[in-house]
Amino acid sequence: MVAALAGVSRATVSRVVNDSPSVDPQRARAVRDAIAELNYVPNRAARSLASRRTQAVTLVLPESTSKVFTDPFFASVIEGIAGYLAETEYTLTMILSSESTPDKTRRYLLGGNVDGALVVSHHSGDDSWARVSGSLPVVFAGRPLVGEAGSHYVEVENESGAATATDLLLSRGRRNIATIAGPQDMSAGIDRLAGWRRALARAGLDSSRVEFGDFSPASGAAAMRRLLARGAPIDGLFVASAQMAAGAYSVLESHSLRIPGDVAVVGFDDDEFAAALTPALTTVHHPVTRLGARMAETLVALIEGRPVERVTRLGTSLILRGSA
Amino acid sequence: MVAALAGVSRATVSRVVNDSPSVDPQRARAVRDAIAELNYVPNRAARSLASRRTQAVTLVLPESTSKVFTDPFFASVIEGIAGYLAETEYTLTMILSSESTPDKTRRYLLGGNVDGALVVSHHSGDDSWARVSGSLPVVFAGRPLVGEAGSHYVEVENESGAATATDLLLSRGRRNIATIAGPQDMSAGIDRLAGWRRALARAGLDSSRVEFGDFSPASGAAAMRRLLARGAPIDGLFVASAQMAAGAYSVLESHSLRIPGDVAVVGFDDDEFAAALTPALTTVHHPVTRLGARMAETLVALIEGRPVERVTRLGTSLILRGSA
DNA sequence: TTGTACGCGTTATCAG
DNA sequence: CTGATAACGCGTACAA
Repeated sequence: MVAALAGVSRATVSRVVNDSPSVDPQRARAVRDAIAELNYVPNRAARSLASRRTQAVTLVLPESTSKVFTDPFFASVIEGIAGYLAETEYTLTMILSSESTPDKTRRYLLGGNVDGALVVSHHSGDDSWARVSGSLPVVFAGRPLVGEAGSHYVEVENESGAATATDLLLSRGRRNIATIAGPQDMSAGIDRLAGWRRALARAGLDSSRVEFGDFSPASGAAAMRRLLARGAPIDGLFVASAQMAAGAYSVLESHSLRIPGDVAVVGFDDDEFAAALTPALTTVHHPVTRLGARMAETLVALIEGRPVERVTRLGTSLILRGSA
Repeated sequence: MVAALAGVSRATVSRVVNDSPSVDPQRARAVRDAIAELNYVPNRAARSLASRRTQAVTLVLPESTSKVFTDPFFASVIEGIAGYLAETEYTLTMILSSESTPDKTRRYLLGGNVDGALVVSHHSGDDSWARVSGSLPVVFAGRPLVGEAGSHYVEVENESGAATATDLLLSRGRRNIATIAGPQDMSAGIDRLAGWRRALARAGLDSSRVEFGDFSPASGAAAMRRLLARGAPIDGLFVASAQMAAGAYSVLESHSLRIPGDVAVVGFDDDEFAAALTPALTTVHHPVTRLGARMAETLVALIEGRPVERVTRLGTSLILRGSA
């Protein structure tokens, strides 16, 4: 260790760098000066080899690049994660697992690159992280559909949020209520659909008006078109994401159906899409940034061996705007 | 090394893992079997400690999380980078340097975490990477405004693209041509403004109608408002980004000015914003994904000591749509 | 409080 | 073609 040339032994330098208690102040100063002069930065590889920890966590994004950078959800989650991590000594690293082979991702995770992993938007078929969760702390966004039952995760109350949204449509007097549901290989998609079903069942109404999308605007438009093509009357609509609502809007408009006059619409997600629509979308708000922060918090606790809740559930609220 | 328990010496295992030439096929098989059985993954820290290389490069994003995930530019660049890197043995890591302290970024870069860095959207004041470029291969997107003169970078022909765009407005008979320029602490902002100036100078026209934005839609709207508030007539407008054009559109609309009737508009960037506007934006197209791929290619060559062009310049083309 | 000595898992060198 | 063995740069008992 070069800095040892400035006075003391390498062990002492190590103590100073990791500001261990009880080091002679004067020597400490000398070491610090040397460090500054030599522009020295401890080698992380050596450190992690010796200490068995990397001080880095990674966010695994199992989606295409374009989806990740297009869906406002990711921006908010990451903001939450990065915000929490900024307070800690951990560095955040992201890996788009669609770009590399699943195997590359696995090698990365297991290769001692990180102390833990955060997984968002995982689909049930996707298990690049599956054999990982045994040997590395992992926290999921949303209830994992496969894998060990003991997984740690943070989720929002998708089902009750969706039920509340549907109840609003009912309270507006709507009786022919359709839904554009999310992907059924993700818990968010499944649970929101279940909430809609539950509300309709409770009201004794038909719940057959269902079409699916993948949360994107284009898929929302396509689903809306299929819904209308069925010919059955629709006066209320619950959409499982604000982005899909944007797509649905354009189709309703092209069919000369007024919102909320002809069709009252309630969405899920309170992002820029929701606010930008005309009329502004009445929607279920959920704290995405806090979701991210909470995931990071859970992961760090897990890594450091502190006790943590295995599952955290975040509440939702209904934002009343112009569409229902 | 555990796998050694399955027959041979650690050296041989190492050779197999890095499929070095000339290893006895039979022993190689035995080693591979052992690896599979033990679910063994080489420890990256140890490897990089011994080999002085990490097989990872990082993308430094010196912008806020929301900007990064909102501006389509980043998605495309990253797609290009990830696409190229997927063909190589390198892993891509990203760090949002706004979230951590500049010092944290520096330590990360210098701490032996990566073999090289890619920097996009750097501003002239931002020098977290400055003292880095001496000891680590770095490739910039756009001409760096400060720092060593020897920097490697990839850029698009901003100035000539802007001049061509402005020439189009002139050819449409417009004579009162304004511009909404980008930030003047980034080469893209500076060069696009220079191109607009050059075209007007060549035509002997006034080039005082300038307002600035930060490439975002909101800043474009604000700049448009300031431009109109000046009271001087405007019949042509060059906007340095499609996002700002979106903002300008809304302001023009609210002032009952028709595009292109009253004001012909040409933008820069051919992203989803450009295509989604009504009328669709006539704009300067530049190959963002290729920019990313080229950056990655340059960096890898740099790391591996192969000869590379210090600067790569990518051409632009004009996409004629409805706005001019 | 400080220094010594060893270990971390892998690659590289050099005999064999 | 293969096996010892020495680095790699740092943390950490343990001894001084």
